[in-house]
Amino acid sequence: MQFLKEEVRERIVEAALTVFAAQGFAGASMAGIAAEAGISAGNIYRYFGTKEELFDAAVPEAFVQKLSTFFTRRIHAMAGVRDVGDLPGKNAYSGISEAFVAFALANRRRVIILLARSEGSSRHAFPDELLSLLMGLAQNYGRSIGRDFRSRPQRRFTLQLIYQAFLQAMVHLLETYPDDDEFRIALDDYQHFHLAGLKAFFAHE
Amino acid sequence: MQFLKEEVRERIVEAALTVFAAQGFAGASMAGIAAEAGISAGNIYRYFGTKEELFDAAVPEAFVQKLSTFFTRRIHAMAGVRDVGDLPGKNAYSGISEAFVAFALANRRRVIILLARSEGSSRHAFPDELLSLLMGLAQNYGRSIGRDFRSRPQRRFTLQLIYQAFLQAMVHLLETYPDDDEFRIALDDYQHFHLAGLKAFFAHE
Amino acid sequence: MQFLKEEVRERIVEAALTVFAAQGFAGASMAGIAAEAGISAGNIYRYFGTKEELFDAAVPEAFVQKLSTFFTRRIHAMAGVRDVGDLPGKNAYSGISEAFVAFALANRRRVIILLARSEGSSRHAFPDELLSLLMGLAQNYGRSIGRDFRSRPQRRFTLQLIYQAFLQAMVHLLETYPDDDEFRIALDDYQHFHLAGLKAFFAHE
Amino acid sequence: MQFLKEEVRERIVEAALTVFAAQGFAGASMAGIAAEAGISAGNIYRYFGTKEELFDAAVPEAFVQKLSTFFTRRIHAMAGVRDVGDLPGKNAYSGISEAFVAFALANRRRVIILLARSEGSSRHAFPDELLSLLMGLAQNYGRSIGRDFRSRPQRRFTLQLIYQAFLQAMVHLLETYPDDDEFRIALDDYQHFHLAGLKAFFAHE
DNA sequence: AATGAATGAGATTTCATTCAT
DNA sequence: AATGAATGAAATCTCATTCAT
Repeated sequence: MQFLKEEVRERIVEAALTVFAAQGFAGASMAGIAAEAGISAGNIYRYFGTKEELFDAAVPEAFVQKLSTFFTRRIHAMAGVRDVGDLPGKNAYSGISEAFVAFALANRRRVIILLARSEGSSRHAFPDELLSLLMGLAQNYGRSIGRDFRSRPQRRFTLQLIYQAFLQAMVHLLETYPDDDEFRIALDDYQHFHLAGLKAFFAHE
Repeated sequence: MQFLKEEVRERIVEAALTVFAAQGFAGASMAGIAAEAGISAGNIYRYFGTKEELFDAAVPEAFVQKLSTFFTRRIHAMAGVRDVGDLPGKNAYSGISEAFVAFALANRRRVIILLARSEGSSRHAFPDELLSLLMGLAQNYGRSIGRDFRSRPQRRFTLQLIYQAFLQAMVHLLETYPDDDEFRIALDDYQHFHLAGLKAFFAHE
Repeated sequence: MQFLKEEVRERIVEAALTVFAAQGFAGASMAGIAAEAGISAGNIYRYFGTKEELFDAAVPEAFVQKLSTFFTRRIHAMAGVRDVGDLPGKNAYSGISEAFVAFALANRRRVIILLARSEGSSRHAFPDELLSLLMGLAQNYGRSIGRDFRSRPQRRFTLQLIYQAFLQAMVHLLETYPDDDEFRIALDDYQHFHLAGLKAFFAHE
Repeated sequence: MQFLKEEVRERIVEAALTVFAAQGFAGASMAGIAAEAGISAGNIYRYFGTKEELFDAAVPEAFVQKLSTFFTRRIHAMAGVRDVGDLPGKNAYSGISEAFVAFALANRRRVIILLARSEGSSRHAFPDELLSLLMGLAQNYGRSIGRDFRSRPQRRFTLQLIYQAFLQAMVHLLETYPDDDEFRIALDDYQHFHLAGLKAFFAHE
């Protein structure tokens, strides 16, 4: 065969996802990833020039975009909900949310890595960037219901903390519940807290 | 160049707190800490035998104990509140809380390190241990208001996520607001969310 | 550059034996051993996890045991000889002794290291332990010919010096005579002195 | 005071002797010597430019010469003794020997250092050089009693081993018996062995 | 294509030596 | 004269990356 075997590349990426999710980018060693993939460390470099490049292949730009999009959609959807306290229920919001959950479950390790294990990698700023994005949207939503945070950075930051908490909850839930259904139930439970808090946040002042 | 041993020792501890808080224990290098302190790496060893020892000097056992105590008191205080939704207000809870906040503000970097940057150090288990402690107390509180989670690990886990979120919020707030008053206001704002969510959590089922 | 892992491993062990025998365990540097082996210092760690581990591979437990056994056998054999002054000759003693000599010649550097260059290593106590062992046996022999040193620490110490001298003589002979036959002749010559002195020692008082 | 205090210099030398004798030249640290002397490490450098220089001051050329001389005299004296087996007794040999013993007792640590702890220092070759010297003399003595070793390097080497053993015995005895009288008695006991062996050595062939 | 041996930079730590006071 | 703080080189060990086969 003259060409790099796609299957090996895939094995490496799989191994990288597992090891990065478990130990973080900085904590992972190329030897450890190679062992997980069942190949030699040197061989990884046939497929990926550097550890960074491997990371970018394991968590590609496209995925990063998609995850951002899903999160922002989730917020957008919120804009169509009159009262966050209604949630969760069988409305547009939940529908989108389900798609989002399905996406996260289909990409457990990538989500974990991006949200909590990217230190040292090219995506180390992702959680912060995602939050900024979410803040921008939340602000719009806020305005739409008569809450303008533009001149109140502090309330914006609180909102950021709330979402940050949500992201971390996602990570811990993904790590704790290997079973998809159990994950959904547990996420619902956390959302109950999250949305009740959020309602209070928006009700405030 | 420097002659006051205590002053240099203090400079090293200061530098260590800064670098550990910024890069984590594992991510920090003795050379980096030395540079931050304006001395040579070797010189650190005249003051602290190992990186671990430096960490323990920067974040001493007594401090760890005190932080645990403050957190648990905070929860205990909650037990005296009939309805978590009342909070925060001018009651016993707030009083204790203020002492806790003052303590955290006086030890910003130490709190940050313990709650979020201790990987690789002797205190790497602190966040988990603190959470366990908090879970135990929260469970007691739950029982006192007729909510027994002993046979419901999933709800217990949700509660853990809620407290984990609170700890992370503390960290982010400390990192974001160098001004003490702004920190207090922002923390209050987050607590509004936290306690409203908590009330809903306990009301549930 | 090198591809036969076993061969390189062997080269490293060889280099370690040479450098340890020449400079002692503590005095040897991994860089020095690497240079002797013609590789980089870091590469040694692909084969041996620590300097200690390299030492243990170069001078394995089994070898240590065997050397102890040979020495004690030698002494035991002496017990079967009526008069140490008869030696050396064509008797059981010489036979055992020859096996012992052959063993030492086949393991020159290892014997040198164990008897005189082990400071800082896991075997640093070997010479003392071996001497204790020899003292125990020599004391038994002494009693068998009516000489009890149990209550005479000073004579026991003299005996220890005698055996210590024998061990050092072994080391110096191994270092001086690369030719096996010459070594044997020289050792015989030293033994002539040793046994004559020993005979006088036991005859005394 | 404008001049370096002789007393401090003396304290440093004393400390150096103690530490070198206990840990060897290479194993000793300047900080350890300073601690033993009750001064600061830096201050040593007011008196001695380097560790080497301190060693040379603690074990001066003159002392090295003197020790060599004593040893060679001891051998010369042997030349006046018809039969080494006569020894030890009240003859010329013993007389000299007593002066030698007194000298060694008056310079315990220096003797120990030169004979067994000089590795890494400028005198690391002293034991070998001393032995060479002794061999030269022993050869002369040998010729005087009809034993010519000039063409028999191997016998010369055996003789070297015998003296090497004697030197090591001196060291061990000095380390073991802090009491001068006990040292003398123990040395006599060893000499009994030594001389009996030596007699046999010379009788041989 | 793959191996895995090899390198070299960097991390922690020690210690002889220098230097500011 | 003395202190002891400070430096810097060297040692052990790790690991991303390169290279010979």
